[in-house]
Amino acid sequence: MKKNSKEAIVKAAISLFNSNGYSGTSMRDIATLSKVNSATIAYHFENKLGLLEYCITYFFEQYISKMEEHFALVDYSSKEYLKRVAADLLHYQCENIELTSFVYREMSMDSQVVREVMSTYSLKEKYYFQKIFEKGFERKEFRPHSIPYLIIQFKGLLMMPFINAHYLREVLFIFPNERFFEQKYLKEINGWIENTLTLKSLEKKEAIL
Amino acid sequence: MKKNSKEAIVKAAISLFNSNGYSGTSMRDIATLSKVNSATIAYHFENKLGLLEYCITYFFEQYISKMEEHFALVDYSSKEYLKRVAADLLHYQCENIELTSFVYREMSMDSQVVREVMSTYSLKEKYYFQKIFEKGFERKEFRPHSIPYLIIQFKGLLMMPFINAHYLREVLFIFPNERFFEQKYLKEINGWIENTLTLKSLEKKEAIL
Amino acid sequence: MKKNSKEAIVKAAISLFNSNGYSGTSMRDIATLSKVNSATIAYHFENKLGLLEYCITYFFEQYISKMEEHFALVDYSSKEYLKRVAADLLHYQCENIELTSFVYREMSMDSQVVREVMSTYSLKEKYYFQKIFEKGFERKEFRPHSIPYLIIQFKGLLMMPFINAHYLREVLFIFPNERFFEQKYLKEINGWIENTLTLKSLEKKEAIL
Amino acid sequence: MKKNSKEAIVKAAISLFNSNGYSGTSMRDIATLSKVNSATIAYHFENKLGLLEYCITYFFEQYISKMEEHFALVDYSSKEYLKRVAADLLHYQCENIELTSFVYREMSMDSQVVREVMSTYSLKEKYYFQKIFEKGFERKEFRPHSIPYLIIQFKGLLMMPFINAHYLREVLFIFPNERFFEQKYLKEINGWIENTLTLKSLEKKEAIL
DNA sequence: CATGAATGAGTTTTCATTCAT
DNA sequence: GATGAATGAAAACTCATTCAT
Repeated sequence: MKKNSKEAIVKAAISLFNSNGYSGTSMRDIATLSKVNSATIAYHFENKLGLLEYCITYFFEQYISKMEEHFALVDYSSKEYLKRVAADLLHYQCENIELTSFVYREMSMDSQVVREVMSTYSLKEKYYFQKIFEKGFERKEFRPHSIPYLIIQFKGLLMMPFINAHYLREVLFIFPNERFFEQKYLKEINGWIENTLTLKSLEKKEAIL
Repeated sequence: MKKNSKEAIVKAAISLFNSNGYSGTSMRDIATLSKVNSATIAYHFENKLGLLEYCITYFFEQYISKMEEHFALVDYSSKEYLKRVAADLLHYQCENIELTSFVYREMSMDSQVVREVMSTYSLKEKYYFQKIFEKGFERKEFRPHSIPYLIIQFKGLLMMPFINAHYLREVLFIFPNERFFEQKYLKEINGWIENTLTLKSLEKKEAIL
Repeated sequence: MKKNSKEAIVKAAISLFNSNGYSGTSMRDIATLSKVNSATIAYHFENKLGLLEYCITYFFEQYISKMEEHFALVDYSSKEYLKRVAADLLHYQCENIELTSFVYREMSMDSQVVREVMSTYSLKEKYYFQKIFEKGFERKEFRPHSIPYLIIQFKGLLMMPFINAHYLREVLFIFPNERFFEQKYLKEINGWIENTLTLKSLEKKEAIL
Repeated sequence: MKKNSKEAIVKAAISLFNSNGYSGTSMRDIATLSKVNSATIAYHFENKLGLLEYCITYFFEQYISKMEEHFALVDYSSKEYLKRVAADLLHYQCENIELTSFVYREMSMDSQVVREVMSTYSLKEKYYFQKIFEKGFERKEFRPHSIPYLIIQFKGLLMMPFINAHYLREVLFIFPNERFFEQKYLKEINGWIENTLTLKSLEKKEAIL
């Protein structure tokens, strides 16, 4: 009878998982919002966990592809590549705020299943970061620093607005869904890359000596 | 009959809320872990939401007190006060990883009740930040910048390790509960304060001219 | 799997509500008696109150239809119409003693929901009574009297045996479920109509003068 | 600390039992309304059923005493005695609407305990009614009729306004708690005694013949 | 005389899932 | 490809009661 019921279910699920969390969302809620019988969800995704896995996989597939897309750039300039990655990921996240927001939240929970799905992507992501930073150190583009702590800072910048979307909106009056935010926030990230990460020419000379 | 049952309940609740989220934790789980009858939880906290509110209030009460404690310092030096606040909050959060972690996560959910409790504290916190930065700008301690975006960056730094505790541990092999982490991460934050936030003497001269 | 589970639930509910009252009956009791899983009750009636509403609506729907059925008669003779209504209602109530009994009892409680359902029917019923009595007064069939107080008396006669079913059985040894009772009690009601309500021919003449 | 806590409990219980029924009222409700700790109720009445028994006994003790008080009158005139009883009982019930209302309702339930308490009083009451009517028949005061059916009618008249207090108020706009109602309704009952019950002088002569 | 703390048993309700259609 | 009916299990919550104080 209904077309695209699968799509409707995923859309509803993302919205509700974002609002109420995975555990806080019932199959009935999703069925109601997507105007589908709850048995239909089981038909498409086997069970609730299947639907969650589908959403998370969907998110990370695209996330990782953004990192892979211009990886060749790393051989030319780590800084340029990192800026490109930042822009692409930020854009993707802004266009998928709800999905981004709920995936980042769900990642922090003790759910074995979710973390298993993620671990592959996390390791891939870590590999790319390591390459970026290592090459950046070699080429004296980046100021030497502990890689894990750089990852924390960089990922922190990228995640913050989506984890705290409510806080941004209600306390700081910053709206991550607006076009303007993406532009402005990208400048902040680039600022971090330029000032905190990049070795200044003066320092560079010193470092060489 | 039993003593300190209220305390035991809160302790168990924090641990379970952190592991499985609020919705993912059942009263029975809490009752079992705290070795209390589940009716006792209702007796002390009215209902599940009451227990959540209690935990969140407890967290923010102490959080805000760390900001208020040395507020007088702001008249002397914004930078010193901010460093002091960073150290105190980081320490408090490291000593209460589970509570911190789950409160930050729950804040991002659409629960009206939780957000109502928080809003008071968020506004207070925002007030302190505003004072710090405004005075810092006046005194040319800080490089001029949009306050809300500075708040995002600073809070982002403070929250990151606790929101992504799993990621730190399993992917980056960084353990936020260890003494060493607190010291090292404080240096990172201070680095941000010194490099990103602080106006360099050279710039300062230029700014004066 | 099972058929007619809805019907079985209603039957069980009526019996148990009558015996133990609405509050005194648990969903489990109903589920057990109707040999249905208690979730099935929720499926059909949403919740316990929904089941109560269904029963009450069911009762009044039929009750009112008895009053409406021969309403045309009122243009010919109020007395004949009233006797007809009395006979039909008494018969209906005798055939549905448990339902009648518990609905009359539950009506007297402060449950907002129940009273909302009833109010529509009560107003309809009042309208019919008013018509009966007004026309009866006009035609000098009935001795003039306060209509509300006549309604109390008539409804009192109709309700008494069902509200006090236990008392009738155990103290007076009158059994409202037996065929004989219906016949005998109808005579009592008709007696009231003839003697208390009807204007005697002697009085009628006086009234005309 | 508190004085009259027992009295306060009974008052609260009567009000709540009337509004929500015995089963629909919780000890906590009573404790809250009477501003007493719920353990205090247990202290005074042992348990919830004890409190119910106390209320019912209290009602019937006084009810029966109204019938006994002027019993000597029956030797002089059944009609006068019945009128006196009607007046006294109606007055008592009007002054104790809530108690009357809830006792009559609770009587109709299958609670073994309640019915045991009542049975003694019911039998006493029946004995008085029997005497009244028998003597009335003997003396040709009353038109011969089945005693049980007369009891139904008389008790029906007395109970109706209290069982259907809501209906009277909301549909008929008759307020059983007002002084006026008692007077007016007593006339209705006396009307029944005079017209339905009493043998008219004309009939009397015929009966003698 | 009265109560705060605590509880075991029970309540209604919700949930994800199943299965015949 | 989709669903209405049904359910077992578990959830949150309520209740009357107990007992040390």
